[in-house]
Amino acid sequence: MERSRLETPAAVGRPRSREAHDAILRAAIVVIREVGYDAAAMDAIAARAGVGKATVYRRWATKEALVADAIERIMVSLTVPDTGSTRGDLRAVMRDTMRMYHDPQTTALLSGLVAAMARSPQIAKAVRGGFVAARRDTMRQVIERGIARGDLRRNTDIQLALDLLSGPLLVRALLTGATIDGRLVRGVADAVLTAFAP
Amino acid sequence: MERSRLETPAAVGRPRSREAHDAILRAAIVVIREVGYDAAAMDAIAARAGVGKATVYRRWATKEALVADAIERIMVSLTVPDTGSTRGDLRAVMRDTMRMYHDPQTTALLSGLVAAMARSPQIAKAVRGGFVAARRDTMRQVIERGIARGDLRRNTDIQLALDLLSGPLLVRALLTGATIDGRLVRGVADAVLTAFAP
DNA sequence: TAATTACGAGACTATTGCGTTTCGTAATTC
DNA sequence: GAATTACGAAACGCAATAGTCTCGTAATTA
Repeated sequence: MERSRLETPAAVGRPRSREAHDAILRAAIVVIREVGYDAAAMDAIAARAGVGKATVYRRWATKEALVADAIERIMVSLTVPDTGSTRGDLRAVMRDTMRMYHDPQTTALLSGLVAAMARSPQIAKAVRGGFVAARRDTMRQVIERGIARGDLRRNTDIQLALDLLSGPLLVRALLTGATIDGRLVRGVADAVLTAFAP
Repeated sequence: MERSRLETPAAVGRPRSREAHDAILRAAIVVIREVGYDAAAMDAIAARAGVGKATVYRRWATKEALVADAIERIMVSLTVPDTGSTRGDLRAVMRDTMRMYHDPQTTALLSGLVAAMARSPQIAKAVRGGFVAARRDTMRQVIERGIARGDLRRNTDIQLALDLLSGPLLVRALLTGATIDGRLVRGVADAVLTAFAP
């Protein structure tokens, strides 16, 4: 099978370079962040990684496959805040998200990925399993702790709460272009606290 | 000036066809909805409109300009609901939005436009001035009436309320892929009502 | 040391799509 | 009716880019 040839190099001959493998994935992320998904050219990725294109295509059959692999590695380091209060925790995690959106590259990355997701199930799966899941898990922990503390209703619709928290920032970043500032962060966190108060 | 030549045809000679003009704009919208912004080819738009490409480029210098013009015409007909209660109005306007997202073409359109907006200020301006503004105006009227009725706080942050209403649906449509159903619509409307209760 | 596979570099092929130009024809003004 | 401009159709030039292939060289196994 073609697939296994790509994934399992033969035992004989020069072994594949792990350095090249990692460099390609890193380069893919860098280039995508710089110019977006569509404009990220395989030539540019290979050049940035310091490898030939053949070395790239020996590992990934298509750009789609490479990008899907690379995206799963964009794991923004996330820490679950512990400020002592649910309000403080919620605000802290939202400030974290705010900082993410303040990086223009991240916003450009996101808008490109959204379009790519609509066309490619493979990309969609990678993005959802990658940093979308990571961010939501962090927020979920904060909410569940809030429920345990008694600051949020026991029957809180967690999915809904997560969407209420992340939605407004996404709207501003992708659609309206309005500023994402401390006022918004506080407003969103407080609105969720009020809406799901016991 | 080149610009004025494009916009103001000369008084002498065969006049420009208004039918062609309108057909091109309509075709642009159809094609963009079908295949997305990036994949919408000028050849396809001209063919769909039944005109030659020269006829298109006589009116718009670039694809960007044409699309910007066309997008402003995508004015989904919106009616401000009047159910008698603020809760009913909010739910009605959200159901309206839900129906929009249930059209796969609209979701595809939106994801493509989001990416295009990030690259082109002209497109961004058109989208924001077009259906983003239309939808938000409708929701704003519902909220302002809710304030007048005394169902919402007098000092309600209207921008924030609008983002809380539209955000969750956008998150699901573009990022998580979760279903957008009546439960979500009710949850969002009720959450905003609770969060901004007097 | 022979066979095998990977390496970086880059030429090459094929496709796509924007925007221009050319063609013969149609509509309008002077 | 002469001049001018627009029309639809289609060919064309040009740039970008995905993916393949070739080259001489390097690293590994048997």
